[in-house]
Amino acid sequence: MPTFPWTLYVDMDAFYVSCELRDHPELIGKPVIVGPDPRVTPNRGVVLSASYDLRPLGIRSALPAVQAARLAPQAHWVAPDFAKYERASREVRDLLSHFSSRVVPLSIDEAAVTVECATPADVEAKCREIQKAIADQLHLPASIGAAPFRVVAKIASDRAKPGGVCVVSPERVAEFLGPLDLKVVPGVGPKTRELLHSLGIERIGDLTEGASPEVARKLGTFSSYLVRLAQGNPPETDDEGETGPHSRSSDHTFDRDEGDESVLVRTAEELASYLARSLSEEGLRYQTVSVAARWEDFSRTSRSRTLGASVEGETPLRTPAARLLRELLSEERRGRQRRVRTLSVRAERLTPRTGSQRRLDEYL
DNA sequence: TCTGGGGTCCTAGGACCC
DNA sequence: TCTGGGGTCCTAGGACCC
Repeated sequence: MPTFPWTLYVDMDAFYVSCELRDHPELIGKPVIVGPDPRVTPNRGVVLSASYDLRPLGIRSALPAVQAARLAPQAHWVAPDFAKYERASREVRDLLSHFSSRVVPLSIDEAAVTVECATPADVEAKCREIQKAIADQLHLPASIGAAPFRVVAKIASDRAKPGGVCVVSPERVAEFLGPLDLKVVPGVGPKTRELLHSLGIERIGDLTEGASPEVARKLGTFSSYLVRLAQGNPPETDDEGETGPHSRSSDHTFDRDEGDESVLVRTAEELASYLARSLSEEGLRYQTVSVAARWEDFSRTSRSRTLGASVEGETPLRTPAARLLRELLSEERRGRQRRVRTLSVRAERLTPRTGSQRRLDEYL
């Protein structure tokens, strides 16, 4: 029987919480939130991951921690340990590589796996086999969506949560997507959904006949993508040419909104130094330096400068970062004079250091 | 009732060059 | 003196994702 390529979208369930439960079995079966405990640090935290029993209470990722604590005073809070989650993520990827040579990591808790199967029943069996391997060997729960297209597999994995498998066969793609709210499509957030809603479009199937000129004008190329998706034939994702990261950043949110320029500049320099050191450890050079302020009203302003050449080291990041921040702050002083909530330093246009490039400190 | 710390991609205008 | 169309790069902001 002929086989066809299928994308299995593996999405780990409540990943950070699941990682913590492996180390804290006494918490199994209890409501758990990974995030900064608002009773310890009452300011500014958000939920990073919540166990599924808390979801009906409205607790989800990115919910302000104080709200989560109010909604679920019984929850156990665990401080995040990102090194632990990175290790677990590698374990999952290593395991997946035993099932396919084509594994594309898409985030810390998601990966797309390409397999060859003949029938939907074969695909479902493969999904169950992978799910069982992850559970037995790594003690972590996962949901898996399978479809001929990655984006459809991702949407299917969402429908499978938690702990399920959802297979969408090629001839049923449009039928599967049709009744779903457009917000399930990756790339359709609150703004786009509201825009489409105002034009009378709510479900994916509403776009099967094509997009009106108004939709096309407002969404640009994204509208034709949505139409093709609705028709069950989205353009395939190009998963070749893994190019590495394009940018890296480092942020700091102040305990209280900060207006003192000397404190802000010093913080930017510290962020720049930290960022430059971690880029050097990864063997990455940068060519653009960017500084951004998130103001007390949560809006953002950024300034960036592209350097004449790709560089590495702390000074070429610290100096322009401090200068850009001073520029940005001096403009703000002539205007609304808001204080800074979060400061961010970003290095962009990253390229791997080549063998012929010497690090500055080798000359010192 | 407030919103972390990472990232990606797209758009649009201006500079600059041919 | 005034004038074109096109291409690329840079910058700033917006929307979105985990």
